[in-house]
Amino acid sequence: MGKNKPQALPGKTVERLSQYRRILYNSIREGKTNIYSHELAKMMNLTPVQVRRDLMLIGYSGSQSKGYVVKDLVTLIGKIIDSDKGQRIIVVGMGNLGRAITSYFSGKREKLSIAAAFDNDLQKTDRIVAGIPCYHINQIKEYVEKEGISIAVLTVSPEATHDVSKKLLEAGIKGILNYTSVPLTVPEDVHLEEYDIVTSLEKLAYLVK
Amino acid sequence: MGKNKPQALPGKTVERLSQYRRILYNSIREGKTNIYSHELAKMMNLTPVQVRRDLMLIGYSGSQSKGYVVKDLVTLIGKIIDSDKGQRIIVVGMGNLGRAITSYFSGKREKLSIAAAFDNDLQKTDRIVAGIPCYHINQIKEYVEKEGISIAVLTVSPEATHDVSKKLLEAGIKGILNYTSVPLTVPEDVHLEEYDIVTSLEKLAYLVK
DNA sequence: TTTATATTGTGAACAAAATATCAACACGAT
DNA sequence: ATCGTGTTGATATTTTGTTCACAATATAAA
Repeated sequence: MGKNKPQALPGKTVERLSQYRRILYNSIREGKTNIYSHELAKMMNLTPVQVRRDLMLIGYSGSQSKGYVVKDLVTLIGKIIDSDKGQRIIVVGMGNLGRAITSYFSGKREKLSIAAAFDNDLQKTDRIVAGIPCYHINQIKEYVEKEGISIAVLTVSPEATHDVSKKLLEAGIKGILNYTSVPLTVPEDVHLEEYDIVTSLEKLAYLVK
Repeated sequence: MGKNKPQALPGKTVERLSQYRRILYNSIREGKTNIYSHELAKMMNLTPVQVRRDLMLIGYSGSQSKGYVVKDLVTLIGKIIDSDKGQRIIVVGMGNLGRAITSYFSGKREKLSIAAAFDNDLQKTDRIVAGIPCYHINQIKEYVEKEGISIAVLTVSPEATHDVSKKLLEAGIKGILNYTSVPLTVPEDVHLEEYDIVTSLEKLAYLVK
């Protein structure tokens, strides 16, 4: 009954949904009300089939004559990706990368915001850094529990990574975006995304070679 | 004859090779000379089978008793990933992210280095920023051709992305790492890696939900 | 020597993701 | 009305990536 949602979208589809939405916002701003799969595909640099497949997976139907209704599509993607009351994130490690991410992200998404940052450098703690309050790493647990945070971006030094990730898990964090060069291990119920700039560059170097 | 190399490693394998190597450097520093697949797997948070499969693909053989010889493995990975005489990279867009990447990367890899940066802000051009020389974006073509650069990291604003990417292609760049939120289209012979922070965070938010 | 154990290397099965193909349909032109 | 065009939605196929299962082998212990 009721809940017939597949509730297990392929990871790649979720990523594309996020990007469809951003592009569709632009289209709305340009006054576009309807869009065809091939138009969206072109803007995303994908094939129309891929676009239709993704939309099929989220159960959205267009019309043969007008394509998809931009506004409805955006709304539906929001229902899938966003939490009802929004989600707040913490950034742990306020070095160059942490600050860059914080500044870059601020105000970008309505339902997703960076609530606070943490660092172990006393020069940075207990003041506003890059527009958000920065506390000492030892305060993570207290803050996360009080504020009900479940997602953390990890941008600390390789040396600190293990300790800090342990603190995050103890605090009850359920999703970690790890920009550290150190691979992390997390329990089954915690979601982990890892990204490493050096790896991306080395891959490119290999491909270009 | 001779060349019997498959020369088409799976993309994921290449990424992991880059990470194996970094981890193996640590092991060398700790005095480890040999390593088993399950040890490497544990450090990378993978399965031993995955590790052995990757090493099989690059044609490296270990021994049942001692596992793999760390030094040899590192050397072989280098032969596969690195260019003989190294590769130099440019960073285009010296905002927060561009500077963060530059500082983070400097001196990290022997065969891969950031040679110069480009921006259109006259406050930044023609001086040293984050440790490397920064020129005006109009000088990209001249610089790239003179210095024989083939890889660029793109961290400009969404508005500037299209123009700048056109300049990069005209300059003959063969690999672009795009951190812009704007999807890019490139000719077949140019390699493109795209990464978007917001998308990663939204994916995490979806998973955690 | 024989047995037990731990390891590698790899074919085969499996899973995830992308792509191709096509029936059904809406709409405008004739 | 009918035909041609362009579109969606869905099934089928292909490609890519991961995991399973096990033979082959080296070593140490019995």
